[in-house]
Amino acid sequence: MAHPESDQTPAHWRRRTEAALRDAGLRCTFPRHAILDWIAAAAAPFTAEQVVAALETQHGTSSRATIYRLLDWLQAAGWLTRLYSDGTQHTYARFWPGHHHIAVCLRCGSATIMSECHIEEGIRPALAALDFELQGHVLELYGVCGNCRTHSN
Amino acid sequence: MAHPESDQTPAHWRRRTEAALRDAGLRCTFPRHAILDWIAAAAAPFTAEQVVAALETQHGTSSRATIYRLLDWLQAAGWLTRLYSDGTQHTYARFWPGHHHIAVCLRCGSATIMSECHIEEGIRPALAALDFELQGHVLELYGVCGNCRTHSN
DNA sequence: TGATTGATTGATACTAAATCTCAATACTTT
DNA sequence: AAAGTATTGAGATTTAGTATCAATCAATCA
Repeated sequence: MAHPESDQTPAHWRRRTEAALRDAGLRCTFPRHAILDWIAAAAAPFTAEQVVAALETQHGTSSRATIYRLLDWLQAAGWLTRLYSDGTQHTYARFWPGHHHIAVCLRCGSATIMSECHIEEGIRPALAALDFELQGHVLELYGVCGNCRTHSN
Repeated sequence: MAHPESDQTPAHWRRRTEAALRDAGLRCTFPRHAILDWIAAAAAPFTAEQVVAALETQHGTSSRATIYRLLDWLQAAGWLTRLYSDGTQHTYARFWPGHHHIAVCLRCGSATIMSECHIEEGIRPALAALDFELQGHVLELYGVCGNCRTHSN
């Protein structure tokens, strides 16, 4: 497994995304540092406008355009995932490349891998009963991760 | 079961939503008829702006405000569901009140119920392995329903 | 070190989705 | 027919997200 669960801390995500930027030939500029810092410190899933409000208005460290650009890149590279949302704005959570099913911790904002095979097993009989030809799916689970339950509250 | 699968045709959805409007004390006006007709005839999940383009621009039957109002009401009442979407616009599919897990047919646009218990069975062991406290979830399956596979193609 | 080169930034303009407003209109009831 | 209420819709407004492009910055090379 490329990313063992124990490594999936915000601090590790912060280090890995900076390395990923460099590996992609992108520069680790001050505005990008500020954005990565903010995301790594986010205590829950967040919207682009929350980042804008925190960095553009309050500190003047990163402009709206820079923030949207980096969020898009991080999502395309698999370091962020867009969550289902009832509202108008996209909601993001920290993520790790290569994962597809997620359990989003509403306390620390991390999105950790779910074992895909178990889920497919559960879905298969229901699909068969419907004679439904599956072409794609979205599964998102929300709650509190084991780490948060252990270390706080 | 309140809505057996065999009843979940677009035509039945059309009749039931009109009845639901009346039951709620709302009037079945000409603009609302046109909107319900369009949704019942929709061949796939759709956006609010698609309805606007079809009814406002082409025929002048319903204004943007009326369309958004009815879509909101239908969703709140359980007759539409918003789908996960990568894009900016909300995407809707016909739905039936009281259901939570959906299999969306990309050909006829219907969203039919999935057996909840089977899915939960599949998820539970994976959650236990993560020590994850589940508070909510989104599951959406996309494909082609048995009815569409039988009758067309 | 200083110049060069190309990536990056950010102020601003723009587009598009969705909401809000309120006078005009259309039902419904009496 | 009149009164009262729900509904409509044109247009203004808000907001998210995108596009532009001159100015700036960072990395490399001489």
